[in-house]
Amino acid sequence: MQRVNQQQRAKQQLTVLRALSEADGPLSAKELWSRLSGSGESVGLATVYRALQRGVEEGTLESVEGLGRGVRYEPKDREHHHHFLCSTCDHAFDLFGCVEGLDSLVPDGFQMTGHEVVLLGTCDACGNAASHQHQGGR
Amino acid sequence: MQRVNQQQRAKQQLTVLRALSEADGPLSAKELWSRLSGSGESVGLATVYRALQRGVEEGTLESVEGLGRGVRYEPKDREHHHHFLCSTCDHAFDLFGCVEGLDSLVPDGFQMTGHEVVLLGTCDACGNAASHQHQGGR
DNA sequence: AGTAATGTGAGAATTGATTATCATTTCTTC
DNA sequence: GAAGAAATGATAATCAATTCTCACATTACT
Repeated sequence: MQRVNQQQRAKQQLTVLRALSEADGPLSAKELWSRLSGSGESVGLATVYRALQRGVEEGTLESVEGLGRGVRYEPKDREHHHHFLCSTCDHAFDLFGCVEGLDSLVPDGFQMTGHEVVLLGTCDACGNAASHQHQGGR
Repeated sequence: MQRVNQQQRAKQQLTVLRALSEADGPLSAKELWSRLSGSGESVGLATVYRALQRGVEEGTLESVEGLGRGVRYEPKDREHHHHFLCSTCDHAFDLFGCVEGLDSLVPDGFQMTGHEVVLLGTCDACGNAASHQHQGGR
């Protein structure tokens, strides 16, 4: 009998968390579920939710609102960053770097504890797909 | 029963739109409804939705996503601006001005068509309320 | 192995936001 | 003032997201 108890406790949950940590941006429960299903992994949607919920409780994950509808999740250990939301495929991409001039926006008496910047537009893949479609560009 | 037909016509929708244009930030249907109800105006929630939907169709209103959950609306004629979302009262305030350095965030091949900046924190009123509560300020 | 504890998937149930329905009321036009 | 069109408000229906339930599988521990 070979031992497989590396940490086989929540096997499926680890699968979920790994997929999330490998993603190039925050994912919603359903996005995560679709990706896993699409890649042959059989994981129930409820399990995805359980993994996410638990990740947040344990402090390894963070929920991100403000990207379209619904809540997305990302590993909490990422450095400060922002997101690009593709209006075509609705995927959110991590962006590196930040902006300047935030402080001057804060009204008197308000306390700013954080900020979010979301760029909207078309991602590389969707942009290419669109141009092919319109002008048959090779 | 006595007649109370002061101005009960399509005025309800105008009442909704006026309340929205006088607000200091984008409001959700329910926020708008609460405000009106609280100020003695009797307006059904369905009517609020109808007024908002129509405003968007006619181009006078704009829906704003990305501020917490749910959709908020604001007059479309406002100049470019951003929002401050109070984590205590959950109200969104308009901010004037913008930030710099957005272009450098865009990855190669991506097309940016817009951006949103949301500051998070505590608004003036909630900040004061909290300090009073904690140390009986002033 | 034996047993308790935990994890899992499928689908039902719940929730909150939004839309549709419908009886009534109000507006507009004669 | 009457008739049809439009608006209104209460509430039912819908829809998507999320949570709950439960029978069964897997793991941990002895």
